[in-house]
Amino acid sequence: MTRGKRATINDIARETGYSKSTISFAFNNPQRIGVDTRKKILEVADQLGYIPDPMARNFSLQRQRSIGFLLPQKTEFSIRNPYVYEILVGISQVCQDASFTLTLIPPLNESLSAAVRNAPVDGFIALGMKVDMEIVDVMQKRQIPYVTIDGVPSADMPSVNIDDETAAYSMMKEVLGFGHRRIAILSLCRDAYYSENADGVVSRRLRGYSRALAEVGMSLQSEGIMMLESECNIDEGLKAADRILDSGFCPTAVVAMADILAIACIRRFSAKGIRIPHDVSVVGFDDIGEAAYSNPPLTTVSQPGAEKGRLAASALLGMINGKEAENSRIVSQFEVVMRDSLGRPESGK
Amino acid sequence: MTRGKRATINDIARETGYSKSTISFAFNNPQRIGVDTRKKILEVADQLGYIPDPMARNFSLQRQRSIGFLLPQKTEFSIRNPYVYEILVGISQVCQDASFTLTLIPPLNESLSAAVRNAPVDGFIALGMKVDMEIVDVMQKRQIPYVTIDGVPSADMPSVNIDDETAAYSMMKEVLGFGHRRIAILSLCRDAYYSENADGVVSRRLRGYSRALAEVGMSLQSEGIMMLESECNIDEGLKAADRILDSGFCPTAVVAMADILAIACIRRFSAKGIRIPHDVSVVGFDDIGEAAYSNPPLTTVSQPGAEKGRLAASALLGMINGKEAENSRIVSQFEVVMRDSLGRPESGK
DNA sequence: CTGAAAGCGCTTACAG
DNA sequence: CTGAAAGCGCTTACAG
Repeated sequence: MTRGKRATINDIARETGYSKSTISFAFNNPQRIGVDTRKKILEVADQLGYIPDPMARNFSLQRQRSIGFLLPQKTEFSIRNPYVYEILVGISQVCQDASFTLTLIPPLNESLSAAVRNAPVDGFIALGMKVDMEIVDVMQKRQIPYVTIDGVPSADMPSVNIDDETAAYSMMKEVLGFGHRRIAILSLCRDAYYSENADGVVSRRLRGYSRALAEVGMSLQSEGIMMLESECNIDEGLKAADRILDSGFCPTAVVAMADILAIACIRRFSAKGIRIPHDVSVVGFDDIGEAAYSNPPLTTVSQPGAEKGRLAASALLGMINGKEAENSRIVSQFEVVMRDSLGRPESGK
Repeated sequence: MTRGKRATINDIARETGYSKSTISFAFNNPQRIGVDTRKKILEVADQLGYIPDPMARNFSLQRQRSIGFLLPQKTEFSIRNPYVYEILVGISQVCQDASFTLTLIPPLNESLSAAVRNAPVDGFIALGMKVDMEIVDVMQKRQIPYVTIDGVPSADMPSVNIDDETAAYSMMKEVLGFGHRRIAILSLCRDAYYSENADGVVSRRLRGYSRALAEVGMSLQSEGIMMLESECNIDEGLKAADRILDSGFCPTAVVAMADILAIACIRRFSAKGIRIPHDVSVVGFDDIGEAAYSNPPLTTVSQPGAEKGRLAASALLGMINGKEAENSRIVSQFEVVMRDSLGRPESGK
């Protein structure tokens, strides 16, 4: 319609005869000016279709009221992962309560660091280990607060984590307790979670597995163990399942680091007539919504994605509001959830 | 670390002896200045930890490189709906390719229109009918482009839709074709999709159902029809299923306007020992990912959420880049997908 | 209660 | 190749 220029505060000032200050107060500080003044200003503003420009306002106020969620992969892959999605839900809840907006930031032309340079937000939440030195450097230069989920905590970088090592240890212990000794470990692609410091989620979980294996005289290098990695999405999970099948390794149990990978295995195995857990057990990690409804229901480690999102977002908002980074290690609780996809290996097999 | 003030372009200018213009060019227009000049500038910038402030830059450039996705409900409910989620994926793909960021905008303190006033974005994509006159008014005042998905298209407001009426007609026709004559129609809550103009998605689908019923001499008011509404999430779906069960109406088929509602019915019914489709058939709408994996697999109408998101985002980006709103009616194709949750009613029943 | 002025940190014609 | 200056549209001490 009104294809002219937008009305600005100057137009309203000129039109009403009041100063810009007064116009501004009419919108942001009504009690500072006369009732009639305000009324007249709002009238004219309405006539001219004036709305204070949010960009100008934010710039002047030196804030955006938006927090950026750095996605580890292209958006589609990231949010198709139900665990990431849970985190997103948690973050969004906190944002909403704080009247903050949530900006999804995928790697821009493959570079997350370019995205971090340019994103107009007040703070970042990063997922996983993609937070390499370059990105941290950019965030520091911008002097913008940030929090990591599933990252490696450090003084500058608060992180929300579960105790991954113990969680992995507990899960593996269950698996071994059921008598399994030929186990395929389906790990996460280093791509998404790799850390130079070598202490990312993957490493920590591997340590946990290792510890449990040691208790029965095995190690990650034992012949009874097959190790493989996969990107964290259904399609790659199906391929990984094929890789297991084709390897001839014939594990009695598959221990996956993500439910979607575990579920992909279950689907693929079932399609081939392999019965779960009769022929092979499968356990996951995360306890995504589908885990309880897969067939059979998935035994897994439950970690509270939404809660982790909420914790990270709250910590970040605190920092944005000037509170010093509280403790840099924020810990959520995990829980091993026994369902039906883990059973005893067939003795006769 | 460097807890001082951030370095600004002025600091670099002072430090290097060059003007702000030159500093700016060093970052945005390298070829306009001397190689050595640039080198020196970048050096100093690096020393001082200077990064051009994105907010200031965007403000000056009068753009944000972000598009806003207006969520119909609180973020958590919205994105927990797999259909919305598909749309989100589609939008995000286009954003990513265009190096745009995606801002999730839930109703701010219950008011979407306040959110629309304040969101620092270059354009909006709105989902469903929440786009009432007030919101449209705000967007027009801001002179910011917008596109609707599942909305009511108009000259000012391009909309991406499937032909909901025909889709609903086709689905109902199948149901009737199987011989069903006692049917519960599980409709969407007007809350999320209601339009003053009374021509939102719900109305259009009801017209379609109505047309199919007329062909067998029935109408939405027939005794064979039970109508009920539900908010579009799993929990409400379970409650709706209970309402059907408790009503004593005993339909032979449930026709739901969303897969999550249909799936909730299936779950609840199954839990009560009701066999599907043997005792009651259930059909959905949307064809979300889980539809194919529910037990039994869900007969539904497939509509391409991701594609709709992509179409909307592309149209919006076009408008942001100054192209006139192309045609305001963008149509996606639907498809009735026959799986196993629809069968013949038990004749003896 | 109201206004003049400085400031937020960039970009970009325009002139040299 | 470089700089002075205007501009993007607000907010907010400060003074009256």
